[in-house]
Amino acid sequence: MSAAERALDQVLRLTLALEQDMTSSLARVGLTPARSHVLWLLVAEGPSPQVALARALDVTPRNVTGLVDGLERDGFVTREPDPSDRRAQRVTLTPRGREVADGLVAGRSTLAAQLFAGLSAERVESIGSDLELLAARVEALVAEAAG
Amino acid sequence: MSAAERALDQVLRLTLALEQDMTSSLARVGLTPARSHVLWLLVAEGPSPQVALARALDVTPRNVTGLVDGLERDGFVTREPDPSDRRAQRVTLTPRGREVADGLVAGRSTLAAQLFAGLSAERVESIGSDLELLAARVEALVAEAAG
DNA sequence: TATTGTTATACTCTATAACTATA
DNA sequence: TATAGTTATAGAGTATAACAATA
Repeated sequence: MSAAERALDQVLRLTLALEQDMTSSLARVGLTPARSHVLWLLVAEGPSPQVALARALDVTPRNVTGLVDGLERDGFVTREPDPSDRRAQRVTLTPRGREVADGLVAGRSTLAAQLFAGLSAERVESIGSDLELLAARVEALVAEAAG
Repeated sequence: MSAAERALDQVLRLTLALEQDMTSSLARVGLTPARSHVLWLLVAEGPSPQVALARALDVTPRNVTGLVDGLERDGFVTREPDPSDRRAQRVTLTPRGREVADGLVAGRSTLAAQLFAGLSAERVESIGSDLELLAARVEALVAEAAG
């Protein structure tokens, strides 16, 4: 097995472990990855019509209906009428939803600190650059395959 | 945002792009990620009882029934009686299943080459070591959360 | 008794298609 | 006519629980 293949194996190992870590962390606060993405967007963008969420998530509007149904049932968001368009529903964080969403933001910081603890600033920068290169290359492959 | 947070963002960007790349590559040969894991195991281990697949995939036996149903319907595997245990079904690659599975192995090599093209052997080794460190740290977090 | 795999049931994420209400 | 969101339907992945056949 080549060095490149060994390195790719470590990338895949990292992605698998990260997915497990995030999924279990989210489950502890009653969220799934897909629903957490919605909360993440609502923190960044404020109350949003579902069609905007669908575009940002690159998912069908029907899918957003389901995600918001679940978040609403569990008390994280409400659907408010849009004052400027009576067709639209503005998805809005409840106080509890905002609390949990703020926790997601804090959790990301904590994870970053744990992941890079004890490494020099230069080393962290260097690793970040390498990861950026790899990410850009994979994104190019995805774009090529799609286009 | 700290350097560690920027680096974590690149990790997440990489994982997202990789997932998209692999999912679309697999779809082109009629596979999903979960089903491809089964083929991957069958190439490595040879014909296997479903319970062995369930353990290796860390998934319930019921789930394997569904995955093998799909693979069987699409002609990638067959269920053969186990000569040594009449309760068990030995999941076995068909010739076409083996062909596709060999393609998965080759595809991994190709992806590794594309990802690290133009980088010196030392650089690839260094990136691999960094990734190994990060993967080990995330795995430790997962184990801690589970235990 | 324990193990292998299945049927029954359910939940989440995802998609397409047809439809309503509004723009 | 076009857009926002829904109902209807479907498929994939996952789970638990109850059960049959076999060890």
